[in-house]
Amino acid sequence: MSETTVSKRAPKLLRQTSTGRVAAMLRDQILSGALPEGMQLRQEKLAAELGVSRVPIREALHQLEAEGLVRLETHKGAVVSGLSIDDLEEVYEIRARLETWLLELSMPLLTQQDYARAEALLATMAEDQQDEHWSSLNWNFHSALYAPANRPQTLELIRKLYLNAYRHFPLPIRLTGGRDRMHREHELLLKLCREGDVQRAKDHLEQHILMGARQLISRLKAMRRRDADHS
Amino acid sequence: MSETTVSKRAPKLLRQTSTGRVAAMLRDQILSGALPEGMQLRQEKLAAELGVSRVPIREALHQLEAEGLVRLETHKGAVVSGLSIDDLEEVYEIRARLETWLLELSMPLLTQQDYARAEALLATMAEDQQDEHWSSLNWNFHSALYAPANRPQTLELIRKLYLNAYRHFPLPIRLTGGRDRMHREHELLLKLCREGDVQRAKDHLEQHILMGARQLISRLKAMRRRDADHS
DNA sequence: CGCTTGAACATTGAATGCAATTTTATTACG
DNA sequence: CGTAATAAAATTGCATTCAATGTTCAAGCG
Repeated sequence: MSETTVSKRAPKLLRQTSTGRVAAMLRDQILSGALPEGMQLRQEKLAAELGVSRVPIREALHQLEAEGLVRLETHKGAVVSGLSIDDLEEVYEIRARLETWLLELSMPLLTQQDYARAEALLATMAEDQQDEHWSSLNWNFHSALYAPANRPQTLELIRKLYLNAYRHFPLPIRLTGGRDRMHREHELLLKLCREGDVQRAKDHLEQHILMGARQLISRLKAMRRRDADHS
Repeated sequence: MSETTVSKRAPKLLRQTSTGRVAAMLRDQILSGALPEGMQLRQEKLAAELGVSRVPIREALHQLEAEGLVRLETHKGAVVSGLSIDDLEEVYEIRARLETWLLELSMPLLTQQDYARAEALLATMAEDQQDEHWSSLNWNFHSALYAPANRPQTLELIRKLYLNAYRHFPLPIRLTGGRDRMHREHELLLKLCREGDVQRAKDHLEQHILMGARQLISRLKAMRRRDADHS
């Protein structure tokens, strides 16, 4: 046997490629806001930081471009993409359409376990003061209510819209002032689901999404104005 | 007038990269059905055919993977992805939700020019016996009705869903028997829009999409069964 | 002083080469 | 004859290298 055993550390499920790792890494950084919109992504710099050559970097960037997270301009490089205010509003409108639809489908199918899970998530969100995981907990709560609808593609589509829109709101304004309101709205939504009032539940969810978006966007506008003035 | 093409994107007269050419080429081939679902895409073969090295091929494949047109498995290669029957049905359901929404938004804003354009498209579809361009004409007709809603992201999303679903229906069954029915439904839709009956127009559009899907899918099922038996 | 020019530099785009992995072919054995 | 073991071939993943393009900046000219 060829004795090439160079102390290969437990390979396990290390079936991941460099390109995949790089893509996942960059995706996380962008969606978390660590790489702000407009930031230039230099291939060589990334390659050095991540310890790979430029080839997997480029492959990952092409993936992210198709996902809409970066813009690639020929011979100029990659830039973290941004969404205009109009784009953001439209994303929330799409969410409102699709989420109310999923809720309508899933409401008759919700079990006590689903409700228990949703309530547990609400409790966790209320307790956690760090705001760190609020975004993902919030998504988990919403998706828990839609899961019985059994529309995996729709759910995945909404998830991407949610994450991609959310990153544009810097942490300071994501929850400011809205935390209690959000909690009350979530509880009301759950109550309406339990009561089986489909129409009111849908209307409430639509308002929850659209009004939340409007609030966030108005704060974002104010912040951008302030930034523009300051500079 | 606004009788130009629907492409609102920037004129892509910029330097085109090999990767971009390859991606566009493969995308066309896949969406047109020339590369059938399940087909293996060999990097070296594609590179030879297109006269480039494997690098741009790989970058293009990563783009197409993010677009959902191919599946990439580590060290095994790329295959043209397929949609299950359930997936197809779900795609049409999403279309029904979003298209009825856009129609509701745009109906009050439709002008005589919009109607004229839609009717011209219908006429072209009726005349053209080749079925060659029917798919894109059909899309142009639908999108013409939604354009005034001014929801570019939604429109683009629907377009992708439409094209990506349509390719799974082989040419022989795309129109069989349904051509006249489609034409009548399109004319009725236009009539309802002109009359300003939002609710009936939305309901009709929803039925148009969902029933069309059901018809196509049942034919597809039959065909797959027959194929399975034959082999 | 402002503007153009162009050359050095920086960055991206693509080809080549090689290692890692999978697939196919071949052989050994029951 | 069928099946497991194994070598050979094919294929992918990635690093390196070279080519093409964009950017910067200083010198030359009005």
